[in-house]
Amino acid sequence: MSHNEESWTPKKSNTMPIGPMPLCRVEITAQSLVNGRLNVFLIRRQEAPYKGSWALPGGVLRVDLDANLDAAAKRVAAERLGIAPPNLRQLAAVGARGRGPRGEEAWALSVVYRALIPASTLSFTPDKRAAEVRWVAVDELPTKIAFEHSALIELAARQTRADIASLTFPAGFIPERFTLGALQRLCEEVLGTRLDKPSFRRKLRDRELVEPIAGAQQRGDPHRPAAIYRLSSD
Amino acid sequence: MSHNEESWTPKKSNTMPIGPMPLCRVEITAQSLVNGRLNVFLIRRQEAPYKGSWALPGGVLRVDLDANLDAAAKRVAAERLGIAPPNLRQLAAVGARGRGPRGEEAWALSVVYRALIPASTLSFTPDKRAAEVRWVAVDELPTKIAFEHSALIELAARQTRADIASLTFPAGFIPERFTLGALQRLCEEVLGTRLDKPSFRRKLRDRELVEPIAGAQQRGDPHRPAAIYRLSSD
DNA sequence: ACAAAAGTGTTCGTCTTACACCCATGC
DNA sequence: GCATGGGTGTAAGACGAACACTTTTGT
Repeated sequence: MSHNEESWTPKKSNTMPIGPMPLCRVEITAQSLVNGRLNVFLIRRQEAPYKGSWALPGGVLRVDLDANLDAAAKRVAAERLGIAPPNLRQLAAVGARGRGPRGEEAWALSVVYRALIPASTLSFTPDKRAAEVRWVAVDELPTKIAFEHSALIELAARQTRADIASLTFPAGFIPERFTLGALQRLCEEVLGTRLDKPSFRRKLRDRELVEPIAGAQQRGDPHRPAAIYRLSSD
Repeated sequence: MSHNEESWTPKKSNTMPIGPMPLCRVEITAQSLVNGRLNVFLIRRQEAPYKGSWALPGGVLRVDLDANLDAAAKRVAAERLGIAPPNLRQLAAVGARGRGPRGEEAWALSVVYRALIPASTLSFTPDKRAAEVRWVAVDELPTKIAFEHSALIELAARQTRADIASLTFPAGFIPERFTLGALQRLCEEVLGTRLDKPSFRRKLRDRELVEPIAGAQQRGDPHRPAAIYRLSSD
């Protein structure tokens, strides 16, 4: 995860040489619902700069492995999160001098992606690496955050909340089968606010976002059985 | 503008080596109003791949000159457009294998920026390099466009139109002093649609986006004099 | 007088919000 | 019976679109 040289001198040739290129990285803003709140997955940095601060997980771009940027993000997400996120969305690119792995003058360029992890997939929460890896509520970030990752996390949270508020459900984030009540609770937890039930249901109906699964019902609770829905295909 | 080697072998050292890094570039989507329509500034490629196709102007990132990504965009914009755009906004990052300057396997990563050039600054339109450089209406793009630049141009146009439709005026794009009629015409030209005068003015008033310059009037036209406004400071 | 654009008021329909109400179940 | 959440309807308000109208200049 570190390297040995920040630049290299191009060989002589008959064409114009180009200068050294920055270290290219991909950072993943993985979000999920933990304890009813929108959380983000952070790791504790073991190296300068910002040693000991919390940071987004990420990895170095591999020109031999990655066919394109999205593929690189997919690979890094799989490596660092243990699962292949069903949705990956590019958020921004940041880059500057003085961001080398050990904090020297070296240039680094990071392309930041967002991943929304379904709550049911949360298997790798704090275990043996509990001190190095943590889910953190996006509305209560720790004070020590590396680089400008704090702003990036807030950007990602705004994005996700805008998606949910507009009922644009990122692929794979919603369970296959669900009741409208469960869907509404999920949205409320992401947004951190209460929603009006009739309005919520009317929007879903008018825009034909969900469709009932014929005959399916959720029974067993001390109240009226709920119809089971799925996301519309069209 | 070309280089001599797509990768280099890291020197031996006591730390983990990293692989070769992609060629990092910045591309500029410069937009302006030309003949009452939203246009984008394109150059004709002189090299493979896509030789002869139209492409966004851009340049290679220089770790020695550029302190960060935004600075790099500023430098490249100044070099390729001849002026320093008052507003620069990052749009997206794209990158893949097979995008080297001569179309080999080489990786290239481009960070795309948008610049909105005030119409009055348009000095460098087709002159001696007429065949290599062109303003093109975003709604009538040529068929031969390099890479995915076509999608990027459309993304930039959507962004700009969303900004204008929501009356978020990018810095420097609007003249210092203007009449409400002129501002509305400018918006209509960017959007490519007609706007309702009373609604347009009400929004500006309610949101306190503009303020009249005391006493200033636009006289000399064969109609009622128009009050002169400026953008609100707060 | 006339054309042309500045400038203002009002109506209409749509979309969102808030709230009231009934329904069906397990305990 | 009663608490609980499922499910639906309706009225009030916010917002923008469409249009009618008056005002003031140069020619």
